[in-house]
Amino acid sequence: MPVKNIDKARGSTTGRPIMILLDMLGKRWTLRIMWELRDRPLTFRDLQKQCGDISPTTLNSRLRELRDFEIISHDTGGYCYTALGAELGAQMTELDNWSRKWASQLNDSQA
Amino acid sequence: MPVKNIDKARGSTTGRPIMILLDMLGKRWTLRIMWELRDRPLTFRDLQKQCGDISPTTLNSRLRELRDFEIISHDTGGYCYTALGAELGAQMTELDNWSRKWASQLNDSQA
DNA sequence: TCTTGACGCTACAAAATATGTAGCGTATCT
DNA sequence: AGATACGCTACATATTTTGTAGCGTCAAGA
Repeated sequence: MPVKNIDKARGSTTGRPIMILLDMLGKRWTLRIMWELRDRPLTFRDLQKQCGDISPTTLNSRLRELRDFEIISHDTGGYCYTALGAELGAQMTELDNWSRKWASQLNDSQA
Repeated sequence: MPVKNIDKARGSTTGRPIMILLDMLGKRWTLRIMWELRDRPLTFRDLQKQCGDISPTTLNSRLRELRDFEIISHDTGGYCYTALGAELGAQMTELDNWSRKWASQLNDSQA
């Protein structure tokens, strides 16, 4: 029996892990949720507030997917990274660093 | 004059670079396009083939956004990373590494 | 015990986004 | 001239996301 739905994620016919990951992260709000969880657990309602405009329907669907894939877990403190999820979460920090550099360069090129 | 549309990206009212980045990467196909360009330039039609199911409408819209933000450029060889874009592209490799570890752990947990 | 508040979520119609097919105009080879 | 590849656009259909309302559970306080 194959790993949950890992073989039939949207747009991913190959079953290659990177494709499944890109597919999941490429859904609206997934990256944002990962970002918001970067340094503390958050409840469902906390996440709704932090993300501003996310609908509960979509939030629930993203959280379910992240849980199914064991990237986050849910306990009494709220939603938080699993051990492996934390390593992916660390990439969020890299993206943040890159984005600052990017923003300053874009400003330069249009000064 | 502010940087192009950097202040009014979808879901991003703050103008914080990370929000704009997450917003852009969170649109379907953006990450996939970055991935496909990781080690060589590709033409519009190459990208269509590599991505399998992407519609030309969507592809064009993503390429335009990536170009506007100076992450990719387009010359006679096709679409490819800018210098800064290449640094973001390098993150794709990190995601790939993570995804392999992830896949093997998911398999273990369901063996 | 009653009420108040937070919790995680579901329902569902409306709006926004992406798809799939067809094909246009340009350029470059033969 | 004809064939081919290029980057794209049009547009109707399909899929995804939103926004609002509200349900059922639980725990603390009056």
